Amino acid sequence: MDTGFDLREHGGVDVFLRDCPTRAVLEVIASKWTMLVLVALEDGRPMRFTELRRRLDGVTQKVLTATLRSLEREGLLAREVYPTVPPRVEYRLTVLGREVGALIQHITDWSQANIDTIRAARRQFDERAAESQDPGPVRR
Amino acid sequence: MDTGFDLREHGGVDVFLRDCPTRAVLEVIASKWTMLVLVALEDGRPMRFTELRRRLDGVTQKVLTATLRSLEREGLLAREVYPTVPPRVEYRLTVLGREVGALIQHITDWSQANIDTIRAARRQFDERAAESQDPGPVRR
DNA sequence: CCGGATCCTTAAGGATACTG
DNA sequence: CAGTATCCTTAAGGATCCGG
Repeated sequence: MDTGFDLREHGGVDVFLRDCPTRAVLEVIASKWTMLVLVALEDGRPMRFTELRRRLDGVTQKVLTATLRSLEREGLLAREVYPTVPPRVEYRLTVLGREVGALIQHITDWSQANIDTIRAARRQFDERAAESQDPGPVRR
Repeated sequence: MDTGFDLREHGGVDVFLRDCPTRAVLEVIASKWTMLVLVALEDGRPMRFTELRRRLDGVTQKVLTATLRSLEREGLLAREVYPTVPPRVEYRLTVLGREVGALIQHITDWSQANIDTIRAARRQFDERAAESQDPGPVRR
């Protein structure tokens, strides 16, 4: 099928190229809130808007709406509206969405497993940066 | 013991919480350029600054520098300077960095494998959005 | 070659108010 | 409940020039 690109790498598709459609996919996924939504829904259980909003600590309604729309556009998320009063809207990942969700969950799991090592690295980096700018009390 | 809660919520480590250190890790990783750097270096081969810059089509010098620094701070990237003339600087992932790099490569591989399905979803979404705003030939 | 330092643009994201 | 609509802040990112 014609993807609009005839590249030689990776079967005609290369995420490293600016105008490759996979780059656009990456730009959608490469977002803090997008990744959290995908992980939150990864188990297949549908969630309502407010439920998601509570789960994603710190997200605003505007940003959550935009995030959900972008995932819907890529075909990773399905939005179902129940015409009740009050309205009930459920979000669930598509098959494609659950695939990426699982991949992203590996990353969050990895973060949790290695958080202590990472925090130590941060401290070391910041200390070195601080001492290279401020030589401290020189006494030699 | 198993309380029925997700593992990620144990021990005060939960990426869904605003102030959890894992959230900060996610915010570093969840960036287009960060992910591309991790994939570019995932095979363990060190790369020079200009080589990376050429590979990441569209990145600017300033942004690449900042991206590399943030990865270095998290302990995912090692920077080695050879005091030659002209200067030679090599970047390579740490063991920790190669772990995440591999996880992220799964995502880019997935994007490449499913790009046609995703593009079809995009077209469908955009068409529906267009027709709901433009009701077509109106008879009034 | 590898950046540091500036200036500038703009788009993401937050706060708030309102509605079907 | 699940949004839409606005206004506003600010920080990411781009463009340029310069220097070790």
